[in-house]
Amino acid sequence: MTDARFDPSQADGRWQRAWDEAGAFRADSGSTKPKAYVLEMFPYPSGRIHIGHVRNYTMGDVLARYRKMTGHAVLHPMGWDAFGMPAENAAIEQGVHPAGWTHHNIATMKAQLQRLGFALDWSRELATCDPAYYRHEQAMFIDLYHAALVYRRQSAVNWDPVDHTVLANEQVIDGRGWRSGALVERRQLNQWFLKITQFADELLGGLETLDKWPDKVRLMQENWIGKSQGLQFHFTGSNFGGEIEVYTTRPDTIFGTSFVAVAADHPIAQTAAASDGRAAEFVALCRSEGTSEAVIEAAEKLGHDTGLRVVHPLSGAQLPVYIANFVLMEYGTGAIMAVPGHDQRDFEFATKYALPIPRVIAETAADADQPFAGEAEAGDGVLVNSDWLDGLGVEDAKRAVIQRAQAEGWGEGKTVWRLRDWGVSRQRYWGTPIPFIHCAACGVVPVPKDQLPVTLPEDADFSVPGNPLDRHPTWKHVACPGCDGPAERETDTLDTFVNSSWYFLRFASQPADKPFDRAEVARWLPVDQYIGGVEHAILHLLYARFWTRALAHIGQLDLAEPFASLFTQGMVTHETYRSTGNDPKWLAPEEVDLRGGKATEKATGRPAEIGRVVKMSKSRKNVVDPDDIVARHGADAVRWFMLSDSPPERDLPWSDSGIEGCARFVQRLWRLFTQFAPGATGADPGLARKTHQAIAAVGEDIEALAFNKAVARIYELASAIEKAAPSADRSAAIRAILLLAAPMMPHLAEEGWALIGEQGLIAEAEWPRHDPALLVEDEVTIAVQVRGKLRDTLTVPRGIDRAQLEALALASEKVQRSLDGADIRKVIVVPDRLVNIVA
RNA sequence: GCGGGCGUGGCGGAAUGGUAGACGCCGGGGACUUAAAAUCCCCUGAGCUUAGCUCGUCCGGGUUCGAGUCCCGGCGCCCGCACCA
Repeated sequence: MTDARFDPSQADGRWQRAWDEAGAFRADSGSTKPKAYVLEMFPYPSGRIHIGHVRNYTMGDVLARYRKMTGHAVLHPMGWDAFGMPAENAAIEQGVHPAGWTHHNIATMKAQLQRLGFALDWSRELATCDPAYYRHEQAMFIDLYHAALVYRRQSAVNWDPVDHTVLANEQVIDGRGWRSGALVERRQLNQWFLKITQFADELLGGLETLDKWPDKVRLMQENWIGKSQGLQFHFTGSNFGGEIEVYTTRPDTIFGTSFVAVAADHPIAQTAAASDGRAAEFVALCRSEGTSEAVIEAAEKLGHDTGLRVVHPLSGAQLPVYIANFVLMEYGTGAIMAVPGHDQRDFEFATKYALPIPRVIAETAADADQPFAGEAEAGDGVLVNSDWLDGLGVEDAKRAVIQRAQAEGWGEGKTVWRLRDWGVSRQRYWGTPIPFIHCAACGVVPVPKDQLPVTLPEDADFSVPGNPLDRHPTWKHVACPGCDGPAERETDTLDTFVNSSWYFLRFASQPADKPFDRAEVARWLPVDQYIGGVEHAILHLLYARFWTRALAHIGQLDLAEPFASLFTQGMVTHETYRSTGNDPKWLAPEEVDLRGGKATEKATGRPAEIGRVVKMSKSRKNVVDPDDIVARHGADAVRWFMLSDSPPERDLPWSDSGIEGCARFVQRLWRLFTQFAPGATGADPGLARKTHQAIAAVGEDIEALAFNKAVARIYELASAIEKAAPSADRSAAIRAILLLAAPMMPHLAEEGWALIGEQGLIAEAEWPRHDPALLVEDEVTIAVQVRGKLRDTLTVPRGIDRAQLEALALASEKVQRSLDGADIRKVIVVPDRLVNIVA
């Protein structure tokens, strides 16, 4: 007799060692098999693996293992997005060095991943904070500089005037610095930029080739890039010398302009502020909103009348010039023609400051004097109150205005992108040093390639806020590579998104002298399946696409798109619990007793409130640690839970009862395996049919990443096998279910594979084949409806003809009762599906 | 504010425009057991005058023989917004 129970506490580690010793998941570059590059977004080493990581990596793992079983050479690597703010915060708060903190976390998290039995090629592991990694990033950055894809300019940052430090948007809470509490200011700094806008058209066009990306992500990227056709033109000052250049996507509404508005950072606003105290106050107010677009655009519309007046280029009207807090300096020209009747923001602003709201678009010409119903009308219509444009449609009017502006020389049609160049400067320590040197004589000079990497000094001081590189006593003082005179290193480091913009290339090969081997990139790239959270739908994915195209542009790569197929998975959520009483506090799951459908606080015995199911976060204490649950239930139960129930693109609520159910199923399968009878004889055609249907369906479901459906299929097959009497088909079914479950529950499957006497690892076994002839049922159930409502069902042979089906349906007693003698007007027959009798 | 998504039993969800609720969890009943655990079997959308009927996929309209699915208009929740990763 064999063991009655499967014991993951000894089996998991044993099989993990067996895979390791066999090198089962080493990617083989020399293989002639078709390649499959499966990649999950690499984690930031924040401390411990989060259950959300487990979900992400389990999905990728199932696909990687499935691809291996279906005869692919698989590349499934893992690494660490190891630069970032949390390490620096730990240094400030706990007095540890960011490097030590990060490496400690990596060791912890790697061990956690290994306990989950992921089929990863650890020989290709990388960490972006390793100079062996970032030296190549520095070299590529210099190459992009030489290709004029890198430049410096002034750009706004959040400035904390008390701590004298730059803050991330995340560190600005209600307009104040998170540590100092001081009101944040928007301040201009000279910063490094990557010229992503040069590729705007390509990045937009490339989306059309990404047919295996979710439509929603392509749409989000398209909107982010934001190509628009419009008119750029200038207003001439009437009480001041000069012009104000504006851009509009709605030149058709030009006669509806009732004022001109400029951003607080616009030169006009600066000039006004210099001579007018009230204007200066207003500009300061705008700047206190920080740099976050979400905050700026959601704020109440406010403005300040500069007293400046401009002339409308067509009507000749005098228009006031306002400084407005909702105009963005970064988009267009930083100044707008405001048409309150047909733009909601302008409408709110005009209402507040009692400015005219002319109508220039109406449903018909007769509606020219129709009042507005409390909001702007952005829809289609015909031009009214617009002089020579009256009667034209919107698109015709746009063309007409652009044509006239060009003819008269006061403006021109222009394509404008919402996409802005990528600011990569960070005034922080824990990042890739930007490899440039500032020399008073030679200007900005790249560090010679043979002096790379520019490494971070280890003796950094984190005891005061600000950039430790900038105030380091010696690090930044170097000789100029050009003139050998005294010079200073750039002290900004690169945005961590730069690190993650090429790691997928480095996984394909890791030469010491260059970022990647071109032949290996050609062998493995593009990534066949990329999996990660939707939160990366825009920035990371767009930056990685850009970096790839930029490298292709300078001739280092022959690849247009890095990720052929993308999947964005949902989060793992959990119920929240709060104590009751005067001072309610969040309670961790283990502090709450959930028996009897009610929550009780263990410590006090008082009832606890069960809150909403939300994303796991430390602040709400609704986190579960993967290690605890792996220790309790084994890796396979946890993996199975991650795949069950919720569709992978949606959120998955964690529950203790759910994981217990998964652990029960692990044992249920194990009991099935113990019933494998190699010598069993006799056929069971019904079970054979179900087995082959399951083989086909599970394969399709895994390929579609519909893991929850694959899981349901395996449950169904397990039930069918349990109910069946011993036979050759039953033993074949047990062998099949072992293989079907292998990508999802690999430890259990290996143990079962050995148990039924198979040789070798199931991880290296072949995926079962299905017999197409067995997929089709020979009997079908027909729904019989009367007036679209189900009245009866019929079981008939497949392929029965329409007339016969109709006769059978009409013969039904239930149908006759429902018809109650009514005249039949029409009968709809869908062969092998349904009959609908319309009376 | 702008952009994107989602909404089906007590819960997670399934369903090429064609039998709504597969599969799992919770709950209820039973078997086995001295007992418990484990396991197995059955029931489980709501209501009603319960052989059956009516209602039911966020709300309101529409298209269709037929709508969870398609169209229009709402409501609610979630994600992103360029220095969180």
